[in-house]
Amino acid sequence: MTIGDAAEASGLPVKTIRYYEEIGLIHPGRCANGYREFSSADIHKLTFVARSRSLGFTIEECRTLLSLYEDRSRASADVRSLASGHLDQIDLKIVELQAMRRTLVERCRGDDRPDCPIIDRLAEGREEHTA
Amino acid sequence: MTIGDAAEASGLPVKTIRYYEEIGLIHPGRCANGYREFSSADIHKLTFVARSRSLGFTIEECRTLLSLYEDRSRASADVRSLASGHLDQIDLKIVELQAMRRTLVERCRGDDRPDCPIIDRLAEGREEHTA
DNA sequence: TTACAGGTTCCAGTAACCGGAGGGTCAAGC
DNA sequence: GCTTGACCCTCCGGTTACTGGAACCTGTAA
Repeated sequence: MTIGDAAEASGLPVKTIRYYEEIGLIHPGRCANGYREFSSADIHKLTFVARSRSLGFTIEECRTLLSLYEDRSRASADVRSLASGHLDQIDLKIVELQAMRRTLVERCRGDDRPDCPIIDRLAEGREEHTA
Repeated sequence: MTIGDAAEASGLPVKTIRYYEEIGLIHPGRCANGYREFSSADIHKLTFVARSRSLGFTIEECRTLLSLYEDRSRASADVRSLASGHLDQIDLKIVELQAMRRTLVERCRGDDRPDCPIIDRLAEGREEHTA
């Protein structure tokens, strides 16, 4: 896969992917012509990072998240406690998003109109957005 | 309230609050001595922005989210569709966090050890992190 | 072989802060 | 009344995580 394909697959801009290689987040191979060559593992990593970044994790956090993602042996207890900490962070973010959602919805509910699309949408699945 | 109090109340660094004033996100008053004066409404806005930023919304998104938060009249349909779009974005983020959570947990489950703390924690509330 | 999409590096700019210099303010203690 | 120390102010430069552009190479298609 070329970098363009990787960009489409991961949802990240080409520029960003090159930047991620530069800072050592990913290590795509190279073809004879100098083009970067992305494996499906690289794509998975990029997708994972894209998601993490859009959810407010820093690059350094992404780096450790990736190490968890990659590390299949998990020899040390450190790694596991790290993962646990990250899960706490993820759970907190979920709670905060739900709180934001409520805040916005309550603001919407503030007036008397019966035709608020947000309230309508809420009626479909009230706070039960658990996938 | 001074900026220090506002920082403590909102969880944002003092520097960041000054920056938010500079770019016009908030408009605290000024005391005779030149110190910024924060109302409880300002604190609420700051807390809201702090949360939004930590969840990956850009400053510009925060600006529109704040406008929703502030706008009690909501005269136009535009504002409501904007809110609806943001709710979609929030819901998507929740789904993505849940997917990340699963990814990490599955990686953890990859080996044969029975004593993984992440699995233990999951046992408490499997995927039911809906607040 | 010319056109053009897409790849490469390198360099400069932007967004969203963050730290520090240099200086004013205010309540507490001597 | 003066000092000390915590807190406030502005201004300026640096950092993180990209983003756009210039200048150039590569591969297919007409």
